Amino acid sequence: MTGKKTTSPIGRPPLLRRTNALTLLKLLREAGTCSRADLVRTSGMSAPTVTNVIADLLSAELVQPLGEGASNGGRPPDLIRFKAERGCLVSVRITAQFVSFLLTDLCGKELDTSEVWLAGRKTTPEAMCALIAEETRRIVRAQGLKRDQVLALVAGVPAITNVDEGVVLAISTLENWHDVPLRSMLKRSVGCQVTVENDTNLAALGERMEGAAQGETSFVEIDIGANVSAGIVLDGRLYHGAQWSAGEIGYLRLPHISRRDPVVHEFGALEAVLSSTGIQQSWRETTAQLGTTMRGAGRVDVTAILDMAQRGEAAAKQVVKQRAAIVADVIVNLSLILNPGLVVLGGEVGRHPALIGFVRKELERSEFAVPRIAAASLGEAAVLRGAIAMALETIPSILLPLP
Amino acid sequence: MTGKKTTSPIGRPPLLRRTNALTLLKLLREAGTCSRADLVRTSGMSAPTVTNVIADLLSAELVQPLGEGASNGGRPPDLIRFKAERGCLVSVRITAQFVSFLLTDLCGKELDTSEVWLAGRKTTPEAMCALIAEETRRIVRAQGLKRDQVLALVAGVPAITNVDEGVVLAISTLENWHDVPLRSMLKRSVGCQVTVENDTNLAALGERMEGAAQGETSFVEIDIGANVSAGIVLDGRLYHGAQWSAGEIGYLRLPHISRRDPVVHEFGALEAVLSSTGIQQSWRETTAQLGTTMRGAGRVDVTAILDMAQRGEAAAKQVVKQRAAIVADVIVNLSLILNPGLVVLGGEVGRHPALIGFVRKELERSEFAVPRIAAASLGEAAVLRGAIAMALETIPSILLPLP
DNA sequence: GTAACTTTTTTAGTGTTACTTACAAAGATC
DNA sequence: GATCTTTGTAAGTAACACTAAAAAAGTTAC
Repeated sequence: MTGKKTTSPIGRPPLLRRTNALTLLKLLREAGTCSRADLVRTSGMSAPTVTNVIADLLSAELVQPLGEGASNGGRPPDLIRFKAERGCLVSVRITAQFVSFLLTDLCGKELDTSEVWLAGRKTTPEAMCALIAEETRRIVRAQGLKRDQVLALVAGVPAITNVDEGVVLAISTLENWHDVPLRSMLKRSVGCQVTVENDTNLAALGERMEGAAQGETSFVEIDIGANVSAGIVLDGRLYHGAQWSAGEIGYLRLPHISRRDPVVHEFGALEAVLSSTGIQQSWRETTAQLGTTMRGAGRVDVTAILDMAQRGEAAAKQVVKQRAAIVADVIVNLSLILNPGLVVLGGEVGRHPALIGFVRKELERSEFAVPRIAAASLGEAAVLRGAIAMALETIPSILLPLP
Repeated sequence: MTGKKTTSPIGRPPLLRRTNALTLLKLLREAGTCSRADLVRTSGMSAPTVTNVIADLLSAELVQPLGEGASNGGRPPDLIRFKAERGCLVSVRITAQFVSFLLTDLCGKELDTSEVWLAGRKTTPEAMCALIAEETRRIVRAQGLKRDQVLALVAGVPAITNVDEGVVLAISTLENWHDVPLRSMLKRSVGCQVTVENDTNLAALGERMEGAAQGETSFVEIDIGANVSAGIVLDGRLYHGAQWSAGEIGYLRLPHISRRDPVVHEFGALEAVLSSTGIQQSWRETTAQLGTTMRGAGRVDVTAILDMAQRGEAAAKQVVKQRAAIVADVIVNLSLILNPGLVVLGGEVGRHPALIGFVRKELERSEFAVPRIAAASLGEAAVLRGAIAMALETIPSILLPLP
């Protein structure tokens, strides 16, 4: 179910070259600019091997010669670098309101971004696919890149996704999005390797690459916004579960969550309470009780409610504190099961300092070890950045295919 | 924290030989007995390569020639097999009451078992270590094996364990068992490679190898007996968490579990209710209310209570049903977070048909997808078998070390 | 200003490995 | 008994990495 490769690897001589090329390419990307001698030192390979492998990479245009560098007391080094502009990567984030794009070079450096709003457009899978293909072509051409230079596209969707097959289970807020074979559809349209992933999973990868979870090997990102879901990274890799629905925590059974009163039937009980709409509704009820004279009673922006709680306003504080207690229960249960090193709180609600403050306070009362808590630091960009992080992992195998 | 190898692999020619030897050894162990020609067909390597690699394995005494087989219409094949008797594996299960042993050949076939009861003995780490070393030597010698033929020892302990360092955190029911460097102690005593693991984790591996979880890549074993804990296998590998405490589910926060009333302070609230002692206590209270005339009121054997529930006796049924509802909540939460393909219920309480029956019934009411539920099928043998399963995974790298 | 030293890179030769092709061994089939 | 089939080995070639040595191109010392 999780795409195990059952083919036992068979060792032929070219495998060595590929292994070593992969190693050197990785070192080159980490180092930025360096000489062959540097690679000899860091890789542990012999000098002739490094020269030979680099010669291969040069003829494949994966590496660019930069000329002489400054001498270190002897012959000056011949500097080289990974040719990040040889190709590009595209990440796409699909939501019910808009589709956003990020174009980067092969080092993950941003080249362009773009956003297309869906209001008034058709949102069937076919229409969205055409939209994505068209916009991708546009931003690629705008950078002076050719179509075949797009090496990978990674798309994030707010849905359970079979990543192996590239099939999106369901997006209820879009037309006809049930069991959509998005990967094969996009592959046909854009012509490069395509990966489709759950958006929260990608957000977690984004936070690991350049956000709040750098260097973590096992952590969980809990996104609380319009929906509630978790992205799980274990021992360095995304974990999906047997049927791709790991992290769908909206239905967790916790103390103080009423199972008898499913306000919104499509949502889990937990989701109904924690999500933006749940908080807004709770706020309306509270303010209605207190009378409409109350400041901000008419507003329904969640961030505004959280801001008020942060400033210490009693009614908002109470609403947020209730949520924090539940989030703390979620974190405790997640920790007991998974023992992550870190929990990242993301999403409109999750990353707000007011919520995180109360959650931390709630967890202090816990008797046993509790993970560190951090606010997601990439905000809306997390999904697109995470998609690029995923694409960066796949490009070595695209750039250096088995012979 | 989880023992990542950061050294980038460097491809030298001997690596090819090792890779191919590993592949052939694996195929040989799966096939039992076969010819070189069979290996050529299944491995994809050329015939000369197979001959050469097998020649290496023959001179290393890892493979045994069996002479000619029956002809298939041409020259008769030269049969060979993996030499399972070249060495042996030892697994050890440490509990507060006894230490049990299992000796197997390199295919995991049982050669001998043994059990040492601890009543009246010293149970300090040093004493236990000496006991294990002595008993290991005894059963190894009894089989006519030499000490250096013991290739690996795997020990299961009822405690949180740092597997990388081989350190046991704490066993409260044994003297002085706090931060015990058991692996290095045992390694010094028995002289072979040693692994120390949590017992529930090993039980899960046992069930995967030859029990209820065969073929599963992501599943959870929940053990309910004297304690409550889970062993987690994700994408084919044991998952330990960032601080080695994944699966310590005894403190889960669930509905209907009172946090205000920790009956036994050393246990989590959940553990206090679900464990054998929790059920026994609840049974005593129930029967006390009903009067002592009741059949079985004096007995405190958990299995007897579960048996009564199975037979439909009302009081026992009620006690068990309460537990089943809680177990169902645990399974639901585990499933939402991890989406395992299977949940194996083990332990004295967990594997009992009465409990499992009620749990299944409870889960039927759940709105969404729920994993398959199975009873652990290996019983008390699970830990020792799982330890052997783990040892079997490590022996290729012992048998064929890098040059 | 030249000789000696350093650092970097390349060349030449050797050893390991697996592959293809050809061949030998040994029984089955006709 | 001649031919086919299957199995296993031998010889030669190609890919690869390694060591040793040399070449390239500077810096440092006197």
